Amino acid sequence: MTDRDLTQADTVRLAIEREIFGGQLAPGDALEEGRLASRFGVSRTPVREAITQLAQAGLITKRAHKRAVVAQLDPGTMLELFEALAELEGAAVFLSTSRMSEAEKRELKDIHEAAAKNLVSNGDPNEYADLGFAFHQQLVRGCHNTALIDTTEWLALRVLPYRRFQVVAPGRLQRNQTDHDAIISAIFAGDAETAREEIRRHTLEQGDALMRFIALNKTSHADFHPNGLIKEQPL
Amino acid sequence: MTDRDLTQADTVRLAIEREIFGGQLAPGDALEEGRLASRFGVSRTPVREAITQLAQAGLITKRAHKRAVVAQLDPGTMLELFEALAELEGAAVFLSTSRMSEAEKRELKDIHEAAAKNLVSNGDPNEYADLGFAFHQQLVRGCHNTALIDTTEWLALRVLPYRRFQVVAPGRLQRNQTDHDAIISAIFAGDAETAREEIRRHTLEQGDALMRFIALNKTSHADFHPNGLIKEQPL
DNA sequence: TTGAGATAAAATGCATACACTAAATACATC
DNA sequence: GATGTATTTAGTGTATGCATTTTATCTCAA
Repeated sequence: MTDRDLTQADTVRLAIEREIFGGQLAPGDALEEGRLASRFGVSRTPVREAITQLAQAGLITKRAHKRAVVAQLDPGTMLELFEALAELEGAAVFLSTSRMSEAEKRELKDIHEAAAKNLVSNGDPNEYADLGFAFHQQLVRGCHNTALIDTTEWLALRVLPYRRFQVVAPGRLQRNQTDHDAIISAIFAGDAETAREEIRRHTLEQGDALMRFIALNKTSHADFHPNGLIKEQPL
Repeated sequence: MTDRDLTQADTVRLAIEREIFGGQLAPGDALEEGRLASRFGVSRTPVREAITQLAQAGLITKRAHKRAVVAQLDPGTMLELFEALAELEGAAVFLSTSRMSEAEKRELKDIHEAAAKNLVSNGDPNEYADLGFAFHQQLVRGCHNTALIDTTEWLALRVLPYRRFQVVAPGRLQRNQTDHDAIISAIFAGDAETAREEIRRHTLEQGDALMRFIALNKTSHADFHPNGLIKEQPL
């Protein structure tokens, strides 16, 4: 099989996912089965299957006889998500502290230092954002518990469509870097409890900033969509 | 609408879920679309949709062109699941300690005392199991964070099909009750950190016991299925 | 008997057709 | 002109049919 047994439903699902994460599909946008079907050159059946999967994953919402829409998070829900994410990352990091291999720790440090270099040289903000994402990922995956990793990353995915609306609050990036610094220190010192607390607070603050920004910057949903709004994505 | 807008796919999904949790469908059992369709008196389409949803929820596994089977957890995965669950419950309880209302705390205590009464009077083990489940649920829901609650209960669901294989190890129930005691004490004392540690250890031990039992008692999967094996379900 | 290969049976993935629901539009009434 | 009610239109939910893949059965040689 050349296409690695990817079913058409899978293909469609992946495509929609990409569009959601890429911003072509913004929270609140409607997904109409017929249009998607013709756009992807398949029938409605695999499209429906893809939608079902995405709905189950929480990326879109669907109610009987009503069309699916890209999941839209009100500030309260978003706050809850970030709080839960903070707890999960905290739990993962707690375990990671004692479980990461030396190689993994070194990799983590490398990512962190690359981010620092980017920061002082005023480099590409997108690259910094990617490094931030990699940092969190490396941190979580260090716990070596697939169930916990998957659960955490699954939650992180749900807020991903909103990361593109992140603000460039003054000093935010510097603060971000300082937080990461503290986390790394705790991990290298083997202080699991401190590491947990640091990342917990760190992720909570991120959510707070993002939520506040969104709550402020959208009077109507129209103002919320445009891709032009993208500034950067510090994580 | 008399049926509350339950689509047929929903009905089928709920039915299959019930059968999985009830034990009529054991881990490893195959789900054949055609049979299910005729059993429920619908076409294969809604059955497929139900299967897709259940697969996404992790309750069944599905690969392209191969039939769906009720999710089967090897000991390693099960251990990971319980470890993750322990962390999540820990995180939830950490928050619950400061967030539960007086009414919620009282309700928690009531459940706990009902369980104690059942225990000393050698009551119905199934009732004790239900009370144990309710205890954990009350504990987790006390954190008032929907995202965290849903995530935790979603993980708990994945091991639920295995709870029926729980052993009656000597002293296990008594130990269970003692653990719950410690958790309640910590919560009423407002000691979030201790509460977290107590439930973490408690859930980990549960998983350990269950995993060890399963690893020991199945030489082949055939020995693993039969419903006659059910002893009780202390949680 | 056992195993490999070929053949037949069954089951899945997808497309199409149609019934029914929800919304949008047109229309009538106040 | 606004408001409430038909009528039309668009869209979802489900059944059915067919092509492709998987799985089971059969055959034959070692």
